[in-house]
Amino acid sequence: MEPPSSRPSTRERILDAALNIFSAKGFHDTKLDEIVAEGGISKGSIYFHFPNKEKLFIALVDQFADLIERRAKEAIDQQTPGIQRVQAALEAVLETFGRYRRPAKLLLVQAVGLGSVFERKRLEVNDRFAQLIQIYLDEAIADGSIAPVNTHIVAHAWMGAIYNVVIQWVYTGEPSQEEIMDALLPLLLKSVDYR
Amino acid sequence: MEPPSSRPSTRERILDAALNIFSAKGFHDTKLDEIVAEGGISKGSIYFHFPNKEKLFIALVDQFADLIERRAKEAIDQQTPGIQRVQAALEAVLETFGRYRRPAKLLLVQAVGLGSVFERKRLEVNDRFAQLIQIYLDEAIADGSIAPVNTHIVAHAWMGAIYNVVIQWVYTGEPSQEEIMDALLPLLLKSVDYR
DNA sequence: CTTACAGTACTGACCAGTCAGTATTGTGGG
DNA sequence: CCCACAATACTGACTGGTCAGTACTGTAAG
Repeated sequence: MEPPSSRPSTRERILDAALNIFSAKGFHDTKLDEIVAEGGISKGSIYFHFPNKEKLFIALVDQFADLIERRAKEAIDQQTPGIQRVQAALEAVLETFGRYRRPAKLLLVQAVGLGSVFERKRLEVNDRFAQLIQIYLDEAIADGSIAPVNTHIVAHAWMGAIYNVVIQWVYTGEPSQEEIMDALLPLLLKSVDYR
Repeated sequence: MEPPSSRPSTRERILDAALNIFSAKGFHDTKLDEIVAEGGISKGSIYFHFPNKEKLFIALVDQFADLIERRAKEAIDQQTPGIQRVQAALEAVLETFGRYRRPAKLLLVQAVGLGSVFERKRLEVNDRFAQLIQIYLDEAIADGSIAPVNTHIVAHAWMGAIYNVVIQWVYTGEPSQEEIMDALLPLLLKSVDYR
């Protein structure tokens, strides 16, 4: 442990610097030496804390995916079963993406199109989220909040919709978070006949 | 030019081989020597026909993006103004993605998360599609087929939804193309209150 | 001979990863 | 408290494999 008000641990400084560079330049265009410079640490200590560049990147992806999932589950737990759970989770996810632009870009853009090692990780994260959505959609159907639909396709379509709007926002800052909330949420809910 | 029934030109063989390898392994994990082996061509002729690896990749992206756009526009032109144009375009796009699995993967997966050079290209293609959707959505609103909505957000949300479902299909073969058509199209149209 | 292409051997910049060494912190015994 | 030693944390110069790109040669058609 650390005295609470000291500078962050080396491991945290590495993760922080890596997030900044990876999210801006992508995995392949990021040189470890740039992370070293950004974080004021040494190359050796990266390899003390992480086995290689790939695992460092994946640690960041996991960290943020976990955060999103946690926030969504917290929001869900505060609601009674039904469509309001889906709605609360969507709000929480959008809010979290909105608050963390860099990790969002890392997860939604920079983690795509890397080799097969990363592809598996991306599919894993993707499926985790999709299944979460699907469960609560099925719940909402079961309790009559919405009509029956192919929840598997809906889940993936919703995720894609959210991703793409967030990506747009990450790059351009437009549309604003409130606009996204106001337009995207109803859009998604209408797509399953809920109003 | 070539006599019509001869083997494909070297340029075409290069593009074909490159598509196979790039779509399977991504940009960075593809070695030019693999393309050379796959296509039974020579490294020298790649550099005769393309200035570098990056431009070769982008040529493939452009080629497929152009195809998608062409198909969508053809479909649109055969309809009178209104929501039926949007519907026809969606059908055409889904059909084209469905028919070409490898180029779809190249465009939707492998062209993402590469450095800033490719990011610009990706944004360009993305915006092209989004604007196309937006134009005809606006048209549909103007002629009263659907109620007014934030067409900018709808366009990006739709694209994300399509992309993500198609990506899922590219990887797993599931859901089938008919299922996608049957579930995704109504989903998108319902999201703007059309039925 | 020239043009237009095809084929191949080679080069050298680049960068992830290594490792021998240094600094810092922890701990038990006197 | 302080010394001896150990364990852990960190440093940065160096290396070796990789691969995009180049230089050069081959050849067929006009």
